[in-house]
Amino acid sequence: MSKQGAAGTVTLADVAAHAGVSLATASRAFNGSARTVNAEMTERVLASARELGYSANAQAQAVARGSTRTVAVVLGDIADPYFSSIAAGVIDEAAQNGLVVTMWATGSSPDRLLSTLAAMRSQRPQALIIAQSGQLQSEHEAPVTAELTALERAGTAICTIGSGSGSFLRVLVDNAGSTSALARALVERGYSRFLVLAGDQGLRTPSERAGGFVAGLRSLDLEPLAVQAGGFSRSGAFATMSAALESGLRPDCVFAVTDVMALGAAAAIRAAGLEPGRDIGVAGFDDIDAVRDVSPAITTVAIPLAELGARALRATLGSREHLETEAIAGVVMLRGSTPVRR
Amino acid sequence: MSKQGAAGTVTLADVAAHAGVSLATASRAFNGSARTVNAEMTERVLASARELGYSANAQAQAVARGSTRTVAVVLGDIADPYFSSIAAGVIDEAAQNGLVVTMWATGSSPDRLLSTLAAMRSQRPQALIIAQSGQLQSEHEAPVTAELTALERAGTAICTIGSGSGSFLRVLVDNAGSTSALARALVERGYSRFLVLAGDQGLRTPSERAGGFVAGLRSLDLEPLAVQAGGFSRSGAFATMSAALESGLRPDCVFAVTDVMALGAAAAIRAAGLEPGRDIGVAGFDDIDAVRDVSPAITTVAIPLAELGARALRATLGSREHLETEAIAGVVMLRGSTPVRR
DNA sequence: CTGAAAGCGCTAACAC
DNA sequence: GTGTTAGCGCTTTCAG
Repeated sequence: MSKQGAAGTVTLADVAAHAGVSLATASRAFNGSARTVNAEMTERVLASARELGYSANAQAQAVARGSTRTVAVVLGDIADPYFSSIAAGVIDEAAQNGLVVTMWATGSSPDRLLSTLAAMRSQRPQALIIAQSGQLQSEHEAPVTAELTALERAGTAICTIGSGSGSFLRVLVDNAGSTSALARALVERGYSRFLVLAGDQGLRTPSERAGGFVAGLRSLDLEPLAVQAGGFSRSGAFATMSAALESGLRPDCVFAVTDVMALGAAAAIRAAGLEPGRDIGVAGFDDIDAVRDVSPAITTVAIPLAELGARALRATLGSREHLETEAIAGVVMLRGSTPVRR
Repeated sequence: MSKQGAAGTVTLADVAAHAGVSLATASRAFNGSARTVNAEMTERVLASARELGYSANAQAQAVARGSTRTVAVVLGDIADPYFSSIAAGVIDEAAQNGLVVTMWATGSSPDRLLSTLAAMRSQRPQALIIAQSGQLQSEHEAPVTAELTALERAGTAICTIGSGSGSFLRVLVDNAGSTSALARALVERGYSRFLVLAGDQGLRTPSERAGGFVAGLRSLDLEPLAVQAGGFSRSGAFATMSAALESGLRPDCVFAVTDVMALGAAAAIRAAGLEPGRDIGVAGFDDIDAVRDVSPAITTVAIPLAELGARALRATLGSREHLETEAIAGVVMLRGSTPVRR
């Protein structure tokens, strides 16, 4: 009754009136604050709420409390299995903590990151998880860092995944160590003439992976046949691989810095009339589902993607004390795409 | 200056003070309301805002305005390529409309949908896009519909993708028609002994797809060898397919109601020592990226997944007049997994 | 065109 | 324990 909103939305005041208690008591009945409420009264309030179909207005709560229960996730492209797996981890962990997740995609353009962050700041998220490929360097770094600092000052805890700059929290993957191990495992299997599809070398993750792989080879006194930058995508890798083959390059194994790229490379090999695995070994990184479905299955480094997301959120939430700080090591998964050679 | 929040957050009041104008004027300078503001003053306000690093508090705006700029997306599992592609479409369209997207995953349990919707209601989203597999039937239907109705009464425009009940908006896929066409195309290629992996027949989408496929066969006076329910996932399809083969069933072609299932079926065929395509044809539905990467590539029905999401959002936003209402037809993509037979 | 002031729905001192 | 009341940051009447 009373001045119930025309829109038909039930407010806490309505509930309080219905239960015959004060606004404050009704509020306390829900989020049992410092002061406790008589059990019987609590029950009466809850009953009224149920009867009226009350649902707290999160926005109003946020304004009154001065903080939201929101965590923002920024990623390149949600349709990419790498990002979507991370997102799944964040969403799951968020749900367990009663947080709502807002999702922001920047596509591949790093300048959209800036406008995205600016727009996001209005939301006053409690936490921000950035799962880009590390384009936090370059010319864009300064304004981005400024925006991030502003966010942090406004109370947002920031964590970057697989990259990061400044003093923000990060969840790191041991890219270099993992690819080193992969390189050694492949040499062990008899490969020696490697082509590296290095992706965008302006980004941190791909360069660490390519660098680690080459370092692994060097630790065995080997040099890659070639390291090709560019094409940080399936089609890009397809193009790069095709061009390499056409130019007469004949590696016995290709390492692509992401599985998505490895799939593109495998397709290029096949398009050139060769057979991945039999004629040219193929290895990737990430262990996305798709590499297990192809035949031969693709050798890769497994990363617990969802766990990465979950851990990032935990890092922003938890006390900084028991911060899981060590870089996550990948697990080399040798598969049919790199059979023992000779 | 003045009573600037201890947290260091700049408020509109701060900006107004800095610019030497009233709160109201500052507000109007931003969202040029009905009343217009002197150009010079507007500029002064904007300059102050820039200087102070002001960012509007979206929560406070929502409370004052009585509506948010938020759209909620509910889906089964964001790591599933089917859902993540749809989500990508929604996110993209939302960004173009200055809306923020909140993401909610229900996993496979339909009862989590209910609690998810309840939690979501607090957010007062302007629009809600539901991209579940249509578990809006069954015993859970009544409470879910009640919750949806409450949401709608609170001002949320609701649109379901690929399913739906009640009077809510929907974006439909012509599942039955598409699978009928697929069935005929396969028969045309010389197949006749079909096994259908029908997934969860309690759900609308899978049952429409399986039904349409069988109808397509019947229109040519054929009956499927078998229609197996259950296993609405990669591993489920793997199990179902393996069991079928072990039981001595020898189809010349398998149709799985989703690509993810088709991949599982292909793996099972291979695990049984047979070769997909050569020994048993394989067809799926959705045209996710992964089916193009496997070899042989899998025949399927292509659906513009991202467009589905974008269209759903547009439906909730736009005037109901030019509602794109017709079901989206899939495109049969014949590939190597179903070569011409005989 | 600009400013003062009344909310929006809720929380959190502060009293009783 | 419970109620009163002053905000939270912003929008929007209502006067000028």
